[in-house]
Amino acid sequence: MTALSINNWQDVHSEVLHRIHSRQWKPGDQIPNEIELAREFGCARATVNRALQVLADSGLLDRRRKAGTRVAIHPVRKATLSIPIIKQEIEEKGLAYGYALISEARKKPPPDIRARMQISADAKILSVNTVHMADGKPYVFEDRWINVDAVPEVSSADFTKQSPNEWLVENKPFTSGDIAFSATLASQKQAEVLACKVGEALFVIERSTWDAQTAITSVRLTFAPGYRMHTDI
Amino acid sequence: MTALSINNWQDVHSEVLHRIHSRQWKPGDQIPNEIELAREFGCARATVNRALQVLADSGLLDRRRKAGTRVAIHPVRKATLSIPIIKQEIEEKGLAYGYALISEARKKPPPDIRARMQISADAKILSVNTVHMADGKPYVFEDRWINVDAVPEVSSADFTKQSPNEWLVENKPFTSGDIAFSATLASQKQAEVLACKVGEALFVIERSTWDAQTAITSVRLTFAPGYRMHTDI
DNA sequence: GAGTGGTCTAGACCACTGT
DNA sequence: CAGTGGTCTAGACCACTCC
Repeated sequence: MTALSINNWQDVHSEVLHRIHSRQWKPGDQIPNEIELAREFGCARATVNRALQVLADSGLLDRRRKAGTRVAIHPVRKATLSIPIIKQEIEEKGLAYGYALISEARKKPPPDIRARMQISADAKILSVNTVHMADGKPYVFEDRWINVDAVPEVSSADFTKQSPNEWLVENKPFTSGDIAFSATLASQKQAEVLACKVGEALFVIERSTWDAQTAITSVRLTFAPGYRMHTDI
Repeated sequence: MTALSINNWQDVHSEVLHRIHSRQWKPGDQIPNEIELAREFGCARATVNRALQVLADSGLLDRRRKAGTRVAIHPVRKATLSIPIIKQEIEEKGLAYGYALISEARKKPPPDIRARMQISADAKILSVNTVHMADGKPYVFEDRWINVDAVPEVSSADFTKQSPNEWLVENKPFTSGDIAFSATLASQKQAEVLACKVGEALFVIERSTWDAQTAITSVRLTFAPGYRMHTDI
């Protein structure tokens, strides 16, 4: 007979997790309320609360005032992807980072970019195309649109040495954004930049960021063939 | 002169966020310690602590005992993807869900699956191929391998009505897993199942889940052309 | 109305780590 | 060693929501 000793919220967390995994508490079941659990575990209610909040955040519990806490019926798993700066991502793989500016120009935004960034046709927009390399091989093609009105300082940025990806992270914080992942066939231009064949399958990340209501930038990252984005759950 | 009134941790959170976004506190800067902030905001240290922990979790602050709290130099943004049950994902889009079993068989696991699941060549493995449909059109091809030793009950499961995706979520909780996203060209078989052309670009999710040290299942989800996975950051 | 979770407070002790 | 964040406790009040 081993008495379990519970001293901190991590212990409560793993004990509750154990009861869910061992199906002592099954999906849909209501579990005891915080006061009862605190009594059982011999700790303060705040400690139980902390553990249960973490479990609710991760989608394993459903909590509602008055209704109590239940084991989630369909435990929606959440994967947390960290979105690194490309330079960091490459260097963390132990590869040599390289970078080249392809083009930089003021342009009229095409309709899809206008829609994504919710800007007018005559907004001042900077289009920057660059490529990032790992050990000398093309790694990702960065096709970026920057709203100059939102980031006037960008006019004096030098994108021959530092990528817009890096420059923006360091110089223009954002308050919100959205991100989408998809697959596409390599176009002629993408194939040239990424040194692959036309028609290969490429992984694509599209991201837009905002400062309050103002669009800052929208970017399409097209990765060289074989790229995998990976995380633990 | 508007005095800001701070009553809860969310207020502290947004005030600190504001100071970071407005560059009052710049990347790399050390910010006042919890006691000072609590005094300034007129609240308890625990309240400040809660807010700063959330900000640290989201990657905007770096906190270390003794060294204090600093604004992250490269604010690594984290995107949280919820991994839904396919049926739910389709129904939440307002489309009619459909499902079909293509094949189900005991098989010797091929080398790549053996490696992914870390099982021996003579392990009992069930291979299930299915397709999920949205409004009658193929949506995703599910190519799944299940470790029968880890889930003996699976032998009595009926995959003609319910997909293994759904069955496993309801019947076999897992303690850990990993997930990868990539792009691939449609093979002959995939094209047939997904009613698309050979050589189209398809979005792929590969996922393996574990109960402690035992592999439960490994699945490869190949989505019909045009699929986008989307989230806010 | 009443039961539940959400949060705050004040104080305390501990764990880590820079100097 | 000493400063900082990490956590616990006991008690309190509030907000939400089911009945």
